[in-house]
Amino acid sequence: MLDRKYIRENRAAVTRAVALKREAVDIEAYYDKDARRRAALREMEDLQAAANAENKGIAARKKAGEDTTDAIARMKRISDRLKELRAVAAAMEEEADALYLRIPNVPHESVPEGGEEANTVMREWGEPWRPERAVRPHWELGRELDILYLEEAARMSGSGFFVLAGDGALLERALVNFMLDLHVEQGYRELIVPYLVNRDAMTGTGQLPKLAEDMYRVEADDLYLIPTAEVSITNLHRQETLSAELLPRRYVAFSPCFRREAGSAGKDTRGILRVHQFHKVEMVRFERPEDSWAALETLTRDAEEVLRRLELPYRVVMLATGDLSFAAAKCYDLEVWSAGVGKWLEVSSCSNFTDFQARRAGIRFKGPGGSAFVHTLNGSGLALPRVMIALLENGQTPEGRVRVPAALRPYVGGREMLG
RNA sequence: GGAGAGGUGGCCGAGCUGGUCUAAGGCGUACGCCUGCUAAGCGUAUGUGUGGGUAAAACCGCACCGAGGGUUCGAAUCCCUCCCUCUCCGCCA
Repeated sequence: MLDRKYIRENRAAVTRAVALKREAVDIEAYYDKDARRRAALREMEDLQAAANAENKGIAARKKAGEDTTDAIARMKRISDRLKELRAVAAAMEEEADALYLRIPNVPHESVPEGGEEANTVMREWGEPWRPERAVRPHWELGRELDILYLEEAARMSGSGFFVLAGDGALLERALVNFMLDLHVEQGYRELIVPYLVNRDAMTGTGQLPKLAEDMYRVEADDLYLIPTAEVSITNLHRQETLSAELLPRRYVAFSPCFRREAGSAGKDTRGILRVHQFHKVEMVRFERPEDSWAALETLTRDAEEVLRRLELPYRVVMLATGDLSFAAAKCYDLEVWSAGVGKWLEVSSCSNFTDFQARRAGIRFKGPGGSAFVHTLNGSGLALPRVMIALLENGQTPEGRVRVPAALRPYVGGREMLG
């Protein structure tokens, strides 16, 4: 979330940010409720100060053995009034906070204004293969190679789930290990994290309250299945004050990701383009504020390196304000070209959240100049299903086999071909 | 899951028969004094959040003793619920 004071003192900028991000929050109502919250709080605190002073007098007189009946009667009146004021202040605070949690981060000035159509391609790498005749999409290749089962998964879990078998499972396992090794080499510390987290953690990274409908929830224990390891890694330092010399901190974790995809029924339904459960390798960085913009660039390069080594053509797209997620100030998507479906597929989002998540999750650092919120960033490195799709579809031979890029061969027993 | 013991500042730890708690004391840290150097000694300071205030500070108020409720004129202290840690028992991959 944004600093309350910043919101108060930069009304035009915040109102504009809400519009640019196309958020539904009623910002006018927030300003009204926040003003009332502060008025109620002030009145309550002034009276509390009076009560504290009175109480000190009572304590001294009791100690001296004097009669305090009158003072206690006075205290009782103050206390009753205080109780009323406290209730009012709490109600005001609750109303203001409900809106406060829905105010998005402010886009960075370099982010283009507009919706999806304003997204900007920053650079492209590799040569997209656009075959004359249609080539097989991954679901056909998967069936022919006997490595991807969709109907079987649907029978036990419904649509949007899949089973990988044999070389399919091997390929995914190889990719995970390859990605983790690469990112560790780049300076990220590997973690294994919880896949179920509580409400506070989800609020900390900004999934709640906005995205409640997109998450799976375990009701008996009030826990949520993570939609990305970003949640678990970022909350690693929740409510902590790190000493300045511990920054930057860079982590990488592999995890399953669970998404209900409630708002996207009918989109990308074929094969494993959009699924409810998939694996992803995720990088998260905790940086000093002055370093975070440079860090976004290196984070993006670190993710790109995966695609380069896998010899997969891709492009880097800067998201426009309207396409930017709730908590992000700036984001680059990595899109890989896949010849079978003939599309650019999003395999990574690299974002700088500035201090937005850190303020929500209470992640500070402390140096000679006092304490401040860290900046958090994260980027996929990468999401597995769509990388699998691209490897299968781009790497297919006319005989129906699949070429393994050189960088991955050590992870598949040296094999050059699957199938 | 059951029984018991705990959770207090950066750390340790007292307070827990309710009121000068504005949380003792120690350690650590910073600065100063002293001192061939270092150490020791002496002195001072030392959290977070938030509201007001200011050009910015200074400064003033409020809150914070695991979390949330309650009792009371008044809660670190009494009561309730929950969370976490430790010990023992049970169950279990």
